[in-house]
Parts: sequence; structure tokens; C-alpha cells
Amino acid sequence: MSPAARPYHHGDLRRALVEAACRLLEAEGPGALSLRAVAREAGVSPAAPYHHFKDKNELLDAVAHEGWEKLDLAFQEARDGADDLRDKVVELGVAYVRFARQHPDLYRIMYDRSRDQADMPEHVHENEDSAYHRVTEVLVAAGADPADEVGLELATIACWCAAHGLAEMSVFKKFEPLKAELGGEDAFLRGVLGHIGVFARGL
Amino acid sequence: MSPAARPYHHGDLRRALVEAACRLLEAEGPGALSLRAVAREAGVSPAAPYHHFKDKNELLDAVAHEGWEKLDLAFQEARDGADDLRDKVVELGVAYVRFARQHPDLYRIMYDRSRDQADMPEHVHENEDSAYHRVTEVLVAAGADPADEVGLELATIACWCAAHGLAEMSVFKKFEPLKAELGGEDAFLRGVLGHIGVFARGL
DNA sequence: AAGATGATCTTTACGCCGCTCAGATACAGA
DNA sequence: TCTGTATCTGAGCGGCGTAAAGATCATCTT
Repeated sequence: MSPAARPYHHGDLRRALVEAACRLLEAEGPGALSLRAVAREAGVSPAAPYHHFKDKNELLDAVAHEGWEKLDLAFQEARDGADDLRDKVVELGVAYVRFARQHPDLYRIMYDRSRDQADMPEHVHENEDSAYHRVTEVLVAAGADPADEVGLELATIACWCAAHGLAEMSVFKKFEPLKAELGGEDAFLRGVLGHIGVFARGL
Repeated sequence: MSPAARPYHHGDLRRALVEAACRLLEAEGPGALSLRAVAREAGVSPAAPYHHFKDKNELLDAVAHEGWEKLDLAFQEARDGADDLRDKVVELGVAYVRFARQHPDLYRIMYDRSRDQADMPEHVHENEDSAYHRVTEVLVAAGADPADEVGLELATIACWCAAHGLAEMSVFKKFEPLKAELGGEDAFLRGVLGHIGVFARGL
């Protein structure tokens, strides 16, 4: 074993636990995500995690962190993918919802933990390189006035709110007939986003 | 005891349990909402609820049902309160978010259960007198074309998504400076909604 | 009026959970 | 090599959701 991989008894148990949790979440769903199950999956005793996380929520925070990073990756892809500046806003929204649909349980944990702490993790909206700021960036690129700071922030919030709401609601069976009529999930998403000012006008 | 109040051993235990659950939820928060605690609060044994609900989720469904009815009440008030037709859309959105902020745990249960069943309860979007339809109604009153059924449904969805997203995100501490700058929670809500097409243009 | 029926509620119990604490283990620095 | 300290194990506590079996009591049949 490399010394970096197993510096102590187990190795980097902290990372191993987070990975085990993500694995469990994807394989068995959120109901199977108990601390004991995670410890089992990582091959340690039920009490071992407490040397790396103060409680279960702190482990979930670490899981959520992984999620936010994956989301940011999806954002970067979407931003670099679209050619037309104006399209980028919509593409970002679609990418957001698609991420939420592809990792529903992870997405749920991200927001459950955020709500519990009454904020998103700082790195999501902290600096210039955050996922949140990426939306503002695209809005400016699409023609929003960078001088109007308040308006720009409100527009960013409106974007994020709409995308989050759409992500949570697009799973409802109620909308299936409409999706079929419009020709699929993507058309549905773009249809709804088209009715939301910041997306439609890029401002 | 009146015969209507105690027809069997306990009385209408089903209703008593739902009320006990709501009471507990408001008083102690969602963490205290165990089936056993609800039974305790209602003064019955831990197994008694199983004669009225198949499992805990079914009790939570009943709690959520109460929530959706309260939300519809708030909708009716908001609709009847605003004078300008165009304002009604915004007032509905503000009322929605205000409801979510006033009953955060109840609101959480409403959507947790909806997500679990991949749909809102039927009575929310079923008939002409549902909360969901009330949004469409107001959109039409504000000038949306009733003939464009698809567009109307998309606009309704966009409204609901934006309001839901805003309801979930408006609790975040990140936005407190902006709220202060704008002069309060309501100004913040209206500011964000103003950037969302369907609210801003009523279409 | 008497007894049967069946719904309602209690008791008991099982396994899993989050979490704590005392003790074993094994690395790190003296 | 010895000591200290971070890491992990094992046992255990109270609470949870839920199942099964027995007690209780309104209602229905006769």
C-alpha cells in the first residue's frame, strides 16, 4: 500500500466513507443511506465514522459537496457547448435540470442540507469561480447590464429559482401528457423556460 | 362524550392523529414527527395508528393534504385581495412564498410526499376548483390567450416552478444583504418575480 | 335479550437506527 | 525504545417503524 493511501489504520477513511455513501445512494436509494450501512460498505465498524464526521449530517454535507462539484462541471460543459450567447442561458437551465434528473437523490441531499443550514455551501456562491457566479457571467454575456448590480443579482436569483423549481416539478406525472405533446422532456423544459423572462430575454 | 366524538374506542382517531401530527410539527419541528410521538401525543399506543394508516407515509400524506388545503386558502385570499388583474399574478406568487415561509416544515412534507409519489395530490390539479387551476385562471384574467392551451399550461407551470424555487431559496442567508438593500422580504420577492416573464408580463 | 362478528386498541417483540464510551491498536515524535 | 495520540472496535442505550397476537367493545343477527 502506498503510504499516502493508508497513512493510518484504514487509509483515507474519510474519503472512503464519502465514496461508499455515494455508491450506496446511487445503488440503493436514500432510504439505504444510514451511517451504519455506509460504515458497513466501507468495511469499518459502525462507530468509526465518528472520528471523521461529528455526526451523520456532517457526512451528508460531504456527500452534498460532491454533488455541487458535479453540478458545476455540468455547468461548464453547458456554457462551453452553446454557440449563441443568448442560448447559453437556456442551456445552463437545461443542464441544471438534467443534472437534477440524473442524480435525484444526490440533488435532494444537496438541498436538504442547504435548507438545514439556511444556505448553500459557501463555495457555490463565494468567489468568481463559483457555480452561482457562472450564471451571472452568462447573463452578462447574453446582454444584461453589468452596471446594474442589483438587477443582475435579482436576475441570477430568478434563473436559479426557476431552474430549481423546474427540476423538482418536472418529475411529476401530471406533466407527462404535455411532454408527449411537445415531443419529449427537452422540449418541455425549453418550453417552460421560454416563459421565464430571464431565460427568454437573457436579461 | 358526544357519540359523534367517540363512536368507537377512542373516537375519530384518524383525525386526532393528523391533528396531533400537525401540532407536533409546528411545536417541535420535523425531527420530532415520529409515528410513536404522534401516537403519544394523541394518547394511544404506538401500534394504534396502523388501524387508520398503512404506514407512516400514509399519515404524512394526510398531513400534507391539510397543507395543500391551507395553501389554497391563501391563494383565494391573494386573488380576491389584489385589484389590478395584472397584479394578481404577482400577489399569488407572493402569497405562495409567504405560505411556504410561514409553514416551512409543512411545506417540506407536502413536496417530500409529492416527490415520493412522483406527483402532487390529485385534488391540487384535478378539477376546475384546484389550486393549480387557480393560477391558470389568474393568468387568463391578466390577459393570457385562453385559446393557446399549451402556452397557457406552460405559463402556469413556469409560474409554479418559479414560486416553488423562490420559496425554497428565499430562506438562504446569502440573500440577506440584498433583502436589506431592497427594504425587506416582500420587496425581495417582488424583485425576483419581476424578472420572471410570466409574472412580469402576465403571459 | 343473547351471542357472534369484526373493527379498534394494547401488549409484546424484532431488527435497525444514531450515537456514546471504554478499551484495543498502531502510528509519530521524544 | 518509550510515550502520547489519533484511529478503530465492541458493547450498549434509547428510539424508531412495524408486525403479530390478544383484549375490548360497538354493532348485527337471531
